[in-house]
Amino acid sequence: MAPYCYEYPHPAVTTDIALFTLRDDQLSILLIRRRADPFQGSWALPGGFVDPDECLEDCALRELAEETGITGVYLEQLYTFGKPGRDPRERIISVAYYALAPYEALAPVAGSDAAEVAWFTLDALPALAFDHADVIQLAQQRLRAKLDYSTVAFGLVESTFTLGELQKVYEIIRGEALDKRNFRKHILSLGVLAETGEERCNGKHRPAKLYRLAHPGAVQYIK
Amino acid sequence: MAPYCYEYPHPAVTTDIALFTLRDDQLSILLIRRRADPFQGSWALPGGFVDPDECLEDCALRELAEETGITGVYLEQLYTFGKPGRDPRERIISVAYYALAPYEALAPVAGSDAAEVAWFTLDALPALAFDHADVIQLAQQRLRAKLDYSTVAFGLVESTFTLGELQKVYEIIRGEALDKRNFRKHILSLGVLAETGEERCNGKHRPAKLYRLAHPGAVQYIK
DNA sequence: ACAAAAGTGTTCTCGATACACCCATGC
DNA sequence: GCATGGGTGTATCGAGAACACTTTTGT
Repeated sequence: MAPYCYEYPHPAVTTDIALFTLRDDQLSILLIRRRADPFQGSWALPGGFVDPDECLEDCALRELAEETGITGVYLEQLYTFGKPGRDPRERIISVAYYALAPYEALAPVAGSDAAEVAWFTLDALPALAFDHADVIQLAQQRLRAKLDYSTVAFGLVESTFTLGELQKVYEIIRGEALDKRNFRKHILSLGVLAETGEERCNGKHRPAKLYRLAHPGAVQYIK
Repeated sequence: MAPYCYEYPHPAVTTDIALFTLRDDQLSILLIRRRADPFQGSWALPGGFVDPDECLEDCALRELAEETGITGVYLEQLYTFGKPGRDPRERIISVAYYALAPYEALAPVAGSDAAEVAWFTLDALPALAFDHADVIQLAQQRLRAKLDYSTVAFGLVESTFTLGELQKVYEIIRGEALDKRNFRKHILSLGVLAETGEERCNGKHRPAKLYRLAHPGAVQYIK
């Protein structure tokens, strides 16, 4: 019944994922309601135990898929939380990741360990299991900081997007309105965007040019 | 003989520490020569297994002290490495830290698992055990990046220092000479320094004013 | 006296900011 | 025709970069 034995005590290792998206002009995070103890019935970040032959990032992606059905997000390691006592069962060290995806691409469904899955805005979080409130706070700080010197923001828009949509991302994460002309001048001067040649009409107004990343793939450092 | 048993496989968790200092106008890192297998006789970062009731940061400080005799460094979590197979014995997940200290404060002595302790400059590293070369490279990148937007650099000078010494730190990590007047203007404009009122004479030339951090303690974000 | 680092201001350039109007579409 | 977001240029300000000489000490 307990066949995995070691000469020295081993902690358990999990990954937890803070998946952010923009929904209704608000930065939101995906939480699951725990089906099992500890913290049964509490809201928590998706996550779970690392398999023996799986790297940490794969574990994060797998747990996110298993518990919420979501795949194809941008994922980045955030911090490792390992204070003794953060889990009442045993010593658990959690490698936290944060993830980004455009809301339209997501259709979360509760799976396996999750009794329920839901989006929460960051100013209206429920009581959270474990130290997940700390994880979310750190993730939000990191996201805000990286806006200024990387292309993380593009993780929150679809693969083609208008400058208006992109500006919205910056405004919401920074929590302040930006000047449209200055924003466009700045973002275009980075040289990471390319026009697709297409347009998109988002409402009863003039259609907007669509852009894409000139070199899609990894998040780049800018400036 | 193997009394620690679990229902599911548990990886081992270690911390590894990349301790940087400035020595001879070169950025150097402290390595130990491994006394035991695996990689017996190879150079490696100091580090070791997390104790059951110890937080990760305490583990890093303890391992550094046990293996090198060094205490009192600035320490910051870097990244967690967890690819299966990175240790030939068993699955080991390593939480890597980087540390900074002024060279004068350090007198490393080989202890416990270390057959030898030595400083290496970053452009003349020996073959390294495990994936420690990756850890060092990442640590160096992080250090360079944080120079620009934080007060990490102060971790490499003593608690009182001259502007010339501080400039040296920036120059060596950035790998380029800086203009003295611009550097002083910039660093003083940050408002994080205070004059001690004392002077220090480092050679056959005019003595330099000594400064200290106005609010010592945590590394601050600047700019 | 001379070698060596400390200390000190001004000019220029470029990126960041502030700011207002016409355009294309849906209703 | 009117409401809505898309799209555009110019003037100002401030931070960063370039640049050279005097001061103080040890030998």
